[in-house]
Amino acid sequence: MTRKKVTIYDVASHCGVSVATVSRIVNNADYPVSSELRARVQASVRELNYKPNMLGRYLKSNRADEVGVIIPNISNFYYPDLIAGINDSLIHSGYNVLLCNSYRNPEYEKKQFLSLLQKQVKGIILSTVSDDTSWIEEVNTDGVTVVAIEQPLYTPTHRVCFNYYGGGYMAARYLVEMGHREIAFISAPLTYASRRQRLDGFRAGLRESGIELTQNTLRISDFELEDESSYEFNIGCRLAEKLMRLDAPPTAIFCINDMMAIGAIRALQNWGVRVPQDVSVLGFDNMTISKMITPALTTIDQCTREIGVRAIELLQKSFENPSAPLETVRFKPKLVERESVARRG
Amino acid sequence: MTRKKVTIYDVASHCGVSVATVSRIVNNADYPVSSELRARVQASVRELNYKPNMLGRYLKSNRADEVGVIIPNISNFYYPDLIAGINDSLIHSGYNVLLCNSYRNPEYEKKQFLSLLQKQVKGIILSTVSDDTSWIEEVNTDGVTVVAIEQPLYTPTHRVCFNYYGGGYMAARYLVEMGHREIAFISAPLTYASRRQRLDGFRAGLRESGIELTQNTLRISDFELEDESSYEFNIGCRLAEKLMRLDAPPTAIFCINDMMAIGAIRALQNWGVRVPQDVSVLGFDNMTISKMITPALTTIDQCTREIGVRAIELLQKSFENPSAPLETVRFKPKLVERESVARRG
DNA sequence: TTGTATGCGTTATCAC
DNA sequence: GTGATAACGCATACAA
Repeated sequence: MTRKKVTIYDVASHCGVSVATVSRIVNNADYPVSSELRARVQASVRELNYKPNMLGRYLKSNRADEVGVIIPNISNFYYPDLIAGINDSLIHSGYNVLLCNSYRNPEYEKKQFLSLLQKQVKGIILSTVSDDTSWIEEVNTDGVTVVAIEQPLYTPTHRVCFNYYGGGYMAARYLVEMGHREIAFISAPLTYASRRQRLDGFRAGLRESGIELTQNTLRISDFELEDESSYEFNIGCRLAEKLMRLDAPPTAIFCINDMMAIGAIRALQNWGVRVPQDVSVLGFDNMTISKMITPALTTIDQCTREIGVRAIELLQKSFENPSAPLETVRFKPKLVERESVARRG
Repeated sequence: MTRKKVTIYDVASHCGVSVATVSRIVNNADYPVSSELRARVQASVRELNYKPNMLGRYLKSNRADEVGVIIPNISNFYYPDLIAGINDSLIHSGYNVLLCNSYRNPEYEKKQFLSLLQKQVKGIILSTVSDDTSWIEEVNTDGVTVVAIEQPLYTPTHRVCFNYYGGGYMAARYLVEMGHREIAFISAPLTYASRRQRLDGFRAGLRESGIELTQNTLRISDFELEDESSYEFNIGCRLAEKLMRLDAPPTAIFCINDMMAIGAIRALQNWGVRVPQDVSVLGFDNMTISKMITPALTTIDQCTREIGVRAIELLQKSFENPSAPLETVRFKPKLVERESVARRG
């Protein structure tokens, strides 16, 4: 049995009023309307099981209660935390999130962005993977608020970001203060500013103590980037292994992110070296899982979930006051000491 | 500068044709239209930077190119894998996914479902947390395909499911075959059928070898359920600890899911017992992370990502042929042997 | 091959 | 207070 979709006209004619009245009663709880009519209409709504078709409403108001979120890949362990922050902040707001993966493909990212625009979403949260987002300027984003996370965009937008440089710096200082001098840095290809900034900060922190990264201790994977957690885990394994093959292996390894750190720890343990007694491992992210492994990972907290929360806050503020000035909120790195880094000497 | 939104009328008048023609050229690559006109219209589209407003199209065709996905909570490590499967299958299809968390709240789940319907999504993938989904019957889901994953729904729908009972059974048989007799089962509250089925299967498998779960070895957490990975991790820790305090601790522990297994391993290691030499731990899920920890987790593979893939396949098949009969695809449990279970005696 | 006209389900502006 | 009716942007049946 195919039930026909019941529209506002059906309920109007069912109780002998105009659609205008029905619309008012359905939407405007406090529009002046005789209580007799209100009751009758509500009864009809109930009886016919009328549910407004949002597409009609959206078309009329030219705006959908949706926010688009474009991230590189949900398979990357980092992003579920972010999405959780976004979702949790959106609860009760009536907004839905349209989740898009860019798969680290700038072309695809642009396509998703345009598609979101065509769907008339009210806001877009974008973690871009492109170093040229100038195309955004040529696109008409009037009326939709975009907030950039992680990487900034070419066009000025709302923004919530993290001090990667400071995080890298903090990592270096911590390792040095823990007595380490033979320190390595391992990373996936430095294709994003946020990665380069981590390295820059790390280098600066090391230099303050007269330590330089060398060909031996600076290890950047040259594998093509596939964005799976497993990929990062694997290069973490591989790079740590290479380090252990050195004549004078480092006593501490800073990993560009937690996933790689987990890989490194795994390889180290396989190799028979104890973490942190023999070699210390420091991560970057503070993923949910990082505190659960053994040894629990010492890492730089990137406030992932919080970033999602604040992004939504910016969005909602901008919905309430579209002409408010652009804002950018910055998160500061925090060191989370756990078990994977030990004092040296 | 606020640019006015350019509609199909703008481009029509801009190049002096009717909107019908524009519409045809924009949508129907092979609609017969003079190449001269086609070129002119395409030029205008380009020049004016016209992007069709999907809301208009959707309203007209009464269907949005969106599929809703309702899951308990993206924070649960299990679901990102599922979502990844869904997203990856949807790439290039033009569909977007509307991601909804039910937060394990049946009321909220229903609300989300209804909201998705009102948005005229084309399909809904639902992992229900409710044991009474009879309300679906009273709702008009005509024209939208729903596929149930994990738990079945009251109403018959497409379905992709997993043999939890078989998984539990397989777990028991494996542990027994590995020489274990003192075997424990730890779990979060058995609030979902899928959990109860795991236990039932496990029990059956044990019984075949004359082993019974006792008050000591059957441990169900009585904590209120918060759906965070950390929560499951924590009760894994706690329950494993309790087991170790027994006069005769078990030699093997089957955990209702990997997250709890990771918690158990962590507690065991803290407690100074070696996994798997002293105590074996068997998980259930095969999350991405499970192979990365030390010891790598031996577990029952739940084909999480595959479930997402197949759900989308069902959806797309149903889009192509709406009158096709209801289908249900079943995944069989697979044992993934890694390092956390050792042979006994 | 192209254009005209209508309707998709709402909301909102005007009358009454 | 309530009711016609005109948009919203698009696709399409029907004419031409």
